[in-house]
Amino acid sequence: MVRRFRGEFHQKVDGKGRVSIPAGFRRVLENGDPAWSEGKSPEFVIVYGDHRRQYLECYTMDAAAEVDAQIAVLPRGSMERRMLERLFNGQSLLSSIDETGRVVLPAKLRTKIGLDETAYFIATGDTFQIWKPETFEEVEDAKTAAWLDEFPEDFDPLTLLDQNRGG
Amino acid sequence: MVRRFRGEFHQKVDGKGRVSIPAGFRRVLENGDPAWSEGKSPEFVIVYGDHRRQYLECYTMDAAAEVDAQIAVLPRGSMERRMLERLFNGQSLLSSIDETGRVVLPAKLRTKIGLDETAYFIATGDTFQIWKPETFEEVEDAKTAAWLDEFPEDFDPLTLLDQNRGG
DNA sequence: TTGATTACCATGAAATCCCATGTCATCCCT
DNA sequence: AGGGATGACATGGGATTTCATGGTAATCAA
Repeated sequence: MVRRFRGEFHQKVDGKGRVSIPAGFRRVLENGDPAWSEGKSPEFVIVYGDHRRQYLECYTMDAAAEVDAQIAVLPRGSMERRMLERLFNGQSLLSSIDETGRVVLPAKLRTKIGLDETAYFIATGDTFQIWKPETFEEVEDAKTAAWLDEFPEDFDPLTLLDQNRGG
Repeated sequence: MVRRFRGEFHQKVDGKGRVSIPAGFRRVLENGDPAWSEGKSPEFVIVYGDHRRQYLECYTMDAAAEVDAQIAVLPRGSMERRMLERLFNGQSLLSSIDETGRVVLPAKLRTKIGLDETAYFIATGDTFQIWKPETFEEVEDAKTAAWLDEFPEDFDPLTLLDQNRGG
């Protein structure tokens, strides 16, 4: 059974770009790394994507291998495959957790997502994401707003609940 | 388990054509060279291809052997085989990394892909490519943009993979 | 012998390693 | 129940090593 990431956390980022991976996430990363064994540091993959992406997405080794395998079955030279290789192999990096439970996020990545003092971790099933807290709020707020825009001015979301009531 | 190349890097090219192979790539090359051992320099294969190809493609020894094997099963004398041999065996060269982690790209190859000050390295799974940065931007970004235009604003290419998942 | 190629040495910046501290929650003993 | 003792965890700082990159001397080829 594949363990899944759960929860959201705020962690400090120090001057060297070191960040503690939430302990619960570590357990999942350890489980998802075939090469890992008690006492060693699990490896994992960070996908940072193109310039539009505002967050880092972290994959266990197993999850990454799965994606690699899916890409590998696409026709060599096809646009789809090229694009996916570029995103997933090119715009990503192999990383590992140190003995104190931290990763070092290279300056390049921190700059890319505007990370400074604090990093926001959020579980998304078989991966987890790292955001600058403010960005996450903005993006999520925008999404929420966009969603609300579909409804009348004085709309109260709670009325949606009534639609599902037994009748 | 075969290690895969990951990441993209810009490296300086000096007057002699020397370029540092990104450290992470070196680890993969070492792993993919059966003759390699601690302290030695791994060998690898650079395919430069015909005049239309704008980049160099680098294979680990293992990956190159795999391609050779695939070519070897084609009918002797067939056009496909002749062409592939010409490309993969003819228009390629065996190279190795020196103790400081660099390769020397012969003037011929640098000229071919227009390399001057800086080389752009990008991982593409079991190989990596070397481009003149400007060429990469022009050629690839144009293709990418055109391709992405078919999709929504916030499209994540990885969602394409889900379509192929067993069901 | 002259341009090109290869082997050696050098250095600043960045990435790693190792050790240290403060804070909780848990466990255990009496 | 009280009061450490224990241990996992988040976070900091300094020392050490690796990397990317530059230069020079030695070697080679024609």
